[in-house]
Amino acid sequence: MKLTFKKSEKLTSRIIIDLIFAEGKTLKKYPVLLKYLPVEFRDKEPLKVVMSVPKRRIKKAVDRNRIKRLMREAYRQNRMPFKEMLIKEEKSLALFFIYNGKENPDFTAIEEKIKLILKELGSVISKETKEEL
RNA sequence: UUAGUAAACCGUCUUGUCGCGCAGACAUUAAUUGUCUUCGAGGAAAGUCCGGGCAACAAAGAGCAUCAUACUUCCUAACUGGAAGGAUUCGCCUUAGGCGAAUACAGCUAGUGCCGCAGAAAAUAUACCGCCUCGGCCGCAAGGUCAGGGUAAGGGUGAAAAGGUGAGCCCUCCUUUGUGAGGGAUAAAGCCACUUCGGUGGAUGAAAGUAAGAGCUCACCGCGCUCAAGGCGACUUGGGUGGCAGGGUAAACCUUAUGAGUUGCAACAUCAUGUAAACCAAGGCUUGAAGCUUGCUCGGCUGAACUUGGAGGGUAGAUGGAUUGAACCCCAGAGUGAUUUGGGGUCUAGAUAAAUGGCAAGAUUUUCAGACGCAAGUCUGGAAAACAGGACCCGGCUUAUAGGUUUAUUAUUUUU
RNA sequence: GGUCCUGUGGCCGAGCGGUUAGGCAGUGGUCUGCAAAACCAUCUACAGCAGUUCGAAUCUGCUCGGGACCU
Repeated sequence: MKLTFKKSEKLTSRIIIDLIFAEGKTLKKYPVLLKYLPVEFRDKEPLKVVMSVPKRRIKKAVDRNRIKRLMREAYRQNRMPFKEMLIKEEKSLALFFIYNGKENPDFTAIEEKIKLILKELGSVISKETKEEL
């Protein structure tokens, strides 16, 4: 499987984003915060994602754009194991990453946190499926 | 050569690999997907401070209100923009000119308001103290007190005290040439007379003062008005006149002139979805309910497809708008210049929860440490590379910005 | 993206161009056996930079914060 990152893997529906904020669950690994929610997508994509940096925390547009790009890159390189697991368990998820720090980070730090979060989320999901069974 | 100032321009680069966005070609699929190729952030993309394009409002028309602008001419699609010029102020050089900088630069002589504190007085100079004088009273006198009149010489203040400067008795004598002596002239008040009650005349008198000074008079400058010459014009130069009335403040109200219809691409159009211009109740039919039209009025428009209440449902996403344009580059011409005319060439981001990134290697510049070297410098290792990210599009303005290049100019050093 | 509003001590909040009110809080005192309350005193401000004006929190321009509305 290739490490491409097409538009179909991005979450663009405003309705689902509102749903995540209303009903989603939260995982924190400072400075990254993840909100997620199990959702059925029309195009059968198992995983859709949003990257967000609040204007309140990071003032400059250049820095916001850069942090989003770094987060996207880290997610692109490290999501595959998690995605394969989801396909195996026949689930679909909507993810919403929020950068909650005030500093301008470098790539390795972001990558580490994203890896950690994906791993933890994976264990949580597999636990839930076992309980359902 | 070095440093300063001003203006203009540039504003890290290369390769590999994994990825991203628009478009095109080819292949492929039920939908789709894959491969390749071209292109892919800025000088400010920012602030949203001006202006315009564009769009909607069944009119956008008039008046008022509101807002904006304000030396002149020109440029421009337009402008709180730019160019050239004028005036004022400041600085420098040196001299009656030159150079440079700054200027929200219409009108307080249309009206109204304000000018705290201090000060006698802050805009009609209403005389507070002082000075002079006349009268009454007290007192032996010196003087005191009360009331009236004159006088702008003096008065701490204040940002500012009424445009600025100068002049404002005469003769004789002395010589210590003055705040001297003598003589003459002169104001107001008071006194007497007359009176049309506004004043007029007369006598007395000689204090202060005729140094300085002044709000009084005169002259000049300045201001105003006006004429002539030059200039498209702002204005400049020169002459005449006689009003001296006119302190500051309009980024105080305001006046004058000019301009602005309002709202903004989340405008707006099309498609899709939706029984939804549907259902129930009340009001309301051309002698006109009600609504729309920019803040108001007039005017205009719609004309039962309307208004109010009830009950209830759906959409909330795709396309256009959207990138070929007052576009950019080169050459030639016009113009002092902003700019413009002609010719040739180029196509140069179009995303939509929003594309430029990650990793690796190298180069360039700066800087730090160490080594070598007399020095210029060389080598090794580390760090840093500004301000900052399109969101309908353009023209400006403003603000942020490491470093570099060019030109002009000023000073300095060296050589000739 | 667009259209607007706003900024005064630690907090709230007045302010007509002329010395920045007032309340709460803080600090020190009086009072009390000790506190509280009360009373007295005191500390700390006009977001920043320019301009207009004799004089600016106030008027004007620019910059920097904070907030609201429009889908």
